[in-house]
Amino acid sequence: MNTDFLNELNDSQKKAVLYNEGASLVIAGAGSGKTRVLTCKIAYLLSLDYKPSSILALTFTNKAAREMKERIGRLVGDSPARRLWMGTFHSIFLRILRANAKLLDYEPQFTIYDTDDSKSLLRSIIKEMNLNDKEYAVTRIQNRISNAKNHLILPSDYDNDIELIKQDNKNGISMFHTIYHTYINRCKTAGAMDFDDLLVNTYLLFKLHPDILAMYVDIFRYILVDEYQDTNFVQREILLQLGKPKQHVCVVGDDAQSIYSFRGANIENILSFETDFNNVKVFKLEQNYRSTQNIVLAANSLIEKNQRQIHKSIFSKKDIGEQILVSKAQSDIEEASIVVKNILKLRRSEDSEYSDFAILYRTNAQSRVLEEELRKYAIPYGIYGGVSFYQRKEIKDIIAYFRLIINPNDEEAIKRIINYPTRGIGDTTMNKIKSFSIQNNVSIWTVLSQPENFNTGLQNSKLVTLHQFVDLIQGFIADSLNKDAYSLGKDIIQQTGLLHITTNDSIEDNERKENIGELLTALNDFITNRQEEGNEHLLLSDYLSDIALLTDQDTDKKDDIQSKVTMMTIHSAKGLEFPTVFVVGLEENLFPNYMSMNSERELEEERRLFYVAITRAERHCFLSFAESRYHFGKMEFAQPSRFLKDIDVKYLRYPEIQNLIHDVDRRSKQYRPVFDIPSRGQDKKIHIETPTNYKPVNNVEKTMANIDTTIAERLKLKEGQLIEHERFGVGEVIRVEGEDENKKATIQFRNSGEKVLLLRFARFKIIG
DNA sequence: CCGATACGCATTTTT
DNA sequence: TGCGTATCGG
Repeated sequence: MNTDFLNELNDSQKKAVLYNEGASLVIAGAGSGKTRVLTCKIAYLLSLDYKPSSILALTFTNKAAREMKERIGRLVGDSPARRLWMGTFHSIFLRILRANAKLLDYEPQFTIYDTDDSKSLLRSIIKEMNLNDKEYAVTRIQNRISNAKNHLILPSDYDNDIELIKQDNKNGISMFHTIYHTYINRCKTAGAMDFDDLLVNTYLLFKLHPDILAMYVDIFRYILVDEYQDTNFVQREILLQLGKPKQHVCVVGDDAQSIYSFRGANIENILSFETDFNNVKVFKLEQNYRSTQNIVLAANSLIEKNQRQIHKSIFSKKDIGEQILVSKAQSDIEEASIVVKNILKLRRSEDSEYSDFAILYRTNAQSRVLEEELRKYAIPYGIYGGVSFYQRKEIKDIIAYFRLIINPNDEEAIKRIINYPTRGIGDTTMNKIKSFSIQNNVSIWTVLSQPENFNTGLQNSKLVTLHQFVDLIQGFIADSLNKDAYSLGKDIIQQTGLLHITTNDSIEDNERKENIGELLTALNDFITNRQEEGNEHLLLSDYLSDIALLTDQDTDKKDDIQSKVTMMTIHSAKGLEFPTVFVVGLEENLFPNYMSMNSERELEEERRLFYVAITRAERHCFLSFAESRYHFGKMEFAQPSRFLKDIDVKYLRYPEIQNLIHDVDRRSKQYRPVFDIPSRGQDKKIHIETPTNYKPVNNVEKTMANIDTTIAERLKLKEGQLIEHERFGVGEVIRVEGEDENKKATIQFRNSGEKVLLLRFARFKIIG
């Protein structure tokens, strides 16, 4: 096979591609050609006679998988590319789980509960248990369950974990473990798995059935993982299950771009990879091909302020480029207008396309003001992210019917559409049925379809209504055996009258109708595509599996190809690049976001987020902040973000920024206890060692005056040390008295005399 | 059982 | 401000 593609790689990229003897870790800095390395490596493996079907490549998003497939297709041809096991963890493992469902006591056509489904189920459970929904806030409970699952703490483990139970008691959610049990049981009865289950159950499948594991170990001769910094504990465990025997594992990632810990991603995974496998070869891709030197250096100076990172020196050989322009605006509106003016200016001076610009923000809510301003100047723009197509109510409703046909036990699907369109089965009736199903530990469908087996005491007329619903669904189920998914979909929409629910001619209603039409088109496309691929048996369940794991990022709307300014959150911008990038809203409490200021750990993630934002820019990078901003309808004043100080001023055009930013008062922000599964559960299983190339960056040693000493450090102050106080200047510690938070120090200042400072509050840094 | 109105509460996002 | 839930009255 032709391996010319190797010539397009630089030295370090080539080394990473060619090494296939054992496990390897590729630390790929922003813009360093990570995808190129992955695709070339796979192409290279194919040239070494690895069969496509023996290579497993796991990605973070469907989009990444698709793009990589295309690129490999271009190198080695489409047909081998298609036979690769390439996809997200979830989609690949879903395939494996469907094939082996029976072993886990599931039907192969089990349902996948999305986040809304699990929320809704949890809401029911909390209600059924008569718990206070303030203390037992659904999202919080859901996160905790997800967290537990991601750490492979199953309900029975949870019960036995004194530490966790104690934590719950303290946090006023002592019934959590019961909720967890109930949740799992209900999912089981409904024949459903949530997203986390796709991982947990794969792990369990392999653990409980060594023969099955052995089979897949045999199949997957080489395993590659992209975006390894975004994997969580259970994903790592599965990788160990599959990869340990052969050690033919290559993971690629950048710890500096880990921005998904709120979803369970564990930065330790990449930091501990070297000890997880034998004789791991580490490759670093440090040349950035994307950005100007100034942008790369600015980003480096920023990320350096993080403690936890793998040391690397990213460099660029491109132009020095211009400094990053920082703009101060009076208000969010003025900020938007500054952005627009800069776009117009660059359009003229550099003849740029609208598509050369991206406006990145921390929260979706910030997009509105920007939109208005862009519209004022008739600048075309596109907003990415937000509500996904498949999240829309009208789509979910139809999907719920589909789901029910495939798996009538699906409780969430039933709840969603049993009375939609309204057919006289309201909450009261539903609650009765539900309580029977819970009492007898059977699904709602079981009660519905055989009410005579349960002493329901429902009125006869109600029973008739219920029977009609059951008939309707059973009719669809019968049809599903001999009708293709597309015509079945059409039938469902017609017979249920879903389209006719909305009678008024409002814009929203028409949009809804259009969406439904779009769904049918998608369904039709799906069938046609699969048929072209030679797939004869097109089950509705195939389609459902497909879309359950799809997101908005995957539904490319190719409707218009007009050049547009891109607007998106920084999270969604990961992996993308633009000639010009605006990062807006650099204000305290917004970015870093107030929700993420509870711990140094979270703060570092916010800083990585800022790093990701800056490194999206190829040539121009603009930062801005507003002194006031509308927040929930109220005008609020804002301080410039502390992160602005983290960038070395020499890379900025607006050096006065340093004086503008007051030292962030960390004392007043006592970190709230983080509600989290303690990492202890994990330490038991894995032994996290500090990787050899792990280089802690010591904030205190930095001479930059803007770095505050942390409370903990200040409380350790000892007699004889030298400090520099914000107002009093340099002084020596004469004595320290008091305990912990109440520690006081008497300081002899050179110019300000003797002062007694309460260490918790004093503004100073230790200088000697 | 259903629609209407009041209330309360706000990240980031992929699977 | 704007959405989603909770409660009330028909």
